[in-house]
Amino acid sequence: MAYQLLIFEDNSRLRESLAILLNDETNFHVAASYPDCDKADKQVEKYKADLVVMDIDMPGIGGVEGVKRIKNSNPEVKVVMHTMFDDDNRIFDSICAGADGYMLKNTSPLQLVSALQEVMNGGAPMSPFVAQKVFQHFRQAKIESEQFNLTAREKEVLELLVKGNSYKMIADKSFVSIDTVKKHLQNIYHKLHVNCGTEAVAKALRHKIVG
Amino acid sequence: MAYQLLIFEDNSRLRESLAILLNDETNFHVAASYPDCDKADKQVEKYKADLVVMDIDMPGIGGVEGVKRIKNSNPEVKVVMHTMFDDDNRIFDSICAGADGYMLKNTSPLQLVSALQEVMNGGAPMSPFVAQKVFQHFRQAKIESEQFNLTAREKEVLELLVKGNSYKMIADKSFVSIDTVKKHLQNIYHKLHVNCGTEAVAKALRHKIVG
DNA sequence: CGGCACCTTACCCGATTGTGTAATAGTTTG
DNA sequence: CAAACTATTACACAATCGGGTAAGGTGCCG
Repeated sequence: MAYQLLIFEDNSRLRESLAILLNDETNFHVAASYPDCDKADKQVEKYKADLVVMDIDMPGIGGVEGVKRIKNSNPEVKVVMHTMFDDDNRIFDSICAGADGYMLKNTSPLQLVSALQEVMNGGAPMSPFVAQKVFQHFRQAKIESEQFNLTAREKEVLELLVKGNSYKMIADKSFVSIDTVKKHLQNIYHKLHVNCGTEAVAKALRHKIVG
Repeated sequence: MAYQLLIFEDNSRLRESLAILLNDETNFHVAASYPDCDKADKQVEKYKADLVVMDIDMPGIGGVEGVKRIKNSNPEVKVVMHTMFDDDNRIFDSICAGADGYMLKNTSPLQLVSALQEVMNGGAPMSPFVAQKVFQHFRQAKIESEQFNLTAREKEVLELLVKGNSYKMIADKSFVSIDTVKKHLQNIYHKLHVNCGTEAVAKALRHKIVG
């Protein structure tokens, strides 16, 4: 039984090429294709689609919003982004919106087909460049985190602060006086270039200075 | 010119099979293979390796620590994890440690070779299951984030707090009195089950209630 | 040995934070 | 329409926070 497939792509030539190409595969049946995804959720339901190929830059609501809607009403439908955009925001927004794959448009037809196959087998296909971005995302923070030159003690205090402890609680848990804690935090705030505890916590978490 | 390849794998049969298999490829030359990675950084330098296949569970220092050392002394060397472990910690620790790919041992030889090829072309190959885990990691937080039932106004105030604003600054930017801000934050703290601003910021960031 | 960086404590003081209580008013929902 | 929820403001009070300033102790390195 072939998977029911929907295509959302505003470039009409590309849309038709994709439709023909993917229809040639015995595994897929292109149920319909549209130049925008304003009613994507309805259309997915109408054709009982198993799989969606989604462009990002389209008139009306964009592909990222489109994924959200589809996943909201039909979480089990697989959605693979297919776009020329390779910037971090588009990639991560799409993934967070619920996309199951992210293929750039420089992908060969053969690779696209195998990506669609992979997603139906529970995978999460992405173009090499996208995969690299994703890996970088995990690593990047760690690089900067060492530039603040926090001492071991300062990191310890900061960690306790992030966990929600008050100065007094930190003092108790660190077995030092509250004034010491105060001093440490004062130094920490200077090193992080922040003015208060909440800002320090935000910076510590964003830059992964603490877990 | 074939890439110089090193293999770290404690299972001697698998190690030898891999060596033979990969040596058959014209693109790769297995320079050496070892049952542990205690001196991985030295060995990488000795053979001027371009690429490393790394097991995780090995006697002595583990593969994750091995990647760290290699990347520390030779950041340009590509490292592909090759392991049977598919738990979140191992996967994310490896990636953060600097791994360029993560292939499970159920990968077919053909797929492994193409993964190694992909990594040399600047990609970040991973088994479908791993890719799925990675995608989930981006999404997971968003799921819970809606369970706190914060109102639009509360989210707005919380966002300003996370940015490091004081009560007074939030009041100004929201065009309300400081007492209103106080009240909103009080409600927010209750909804998040926290007792102070720092804790709220930590929770907001971890659960991605705010960007 | 003399700096240098780090950890430690103390005190003062103003500003901020967090809680409790109470009241008014608009909106949504049953 | 009434009830429930939300947004708003106000006041009082205790606790905490954050800055400034000063100073004693440790351990390391040239």
